[in-house]
Amino acid sequence: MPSSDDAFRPTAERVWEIVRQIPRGCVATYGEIGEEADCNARQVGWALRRAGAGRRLPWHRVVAAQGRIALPEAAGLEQRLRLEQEGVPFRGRRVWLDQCRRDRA
DNA sequence: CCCCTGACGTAAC
DNA sequence: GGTTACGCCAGGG
Repeated sequence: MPSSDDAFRPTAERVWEIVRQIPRGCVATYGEIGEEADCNARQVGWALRRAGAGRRLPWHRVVAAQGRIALPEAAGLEQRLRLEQEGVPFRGRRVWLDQCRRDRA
């Protein structure tokens, strides 16, 4: 049988793996993760929502394009607090990507 | 099978 | 810089 990883690895697992590797104090965007995981940005959000808490992923380090918080107010506030706790700089409602972007050269 | 919704992104206004 | 529109793909009714 084709024990190919991809066959048994839904896009979600690839996304989780990538998110897991985001260093503390840094962030990545859905779009970027999607490019690395080879899937649409929406699927990244879908995968994260599906992950839940048991997966122990730094979900709060994933933000929308332009550093915007994509989650609704309640969860969005929690995400922001967590990020600030890690020293992630904010500029108004957005994360300062140039300062904390994971892939920032 | 059709339609709506969603943790997105980009372009246009 | 905020809002609208559309494309995108997966789930749920």
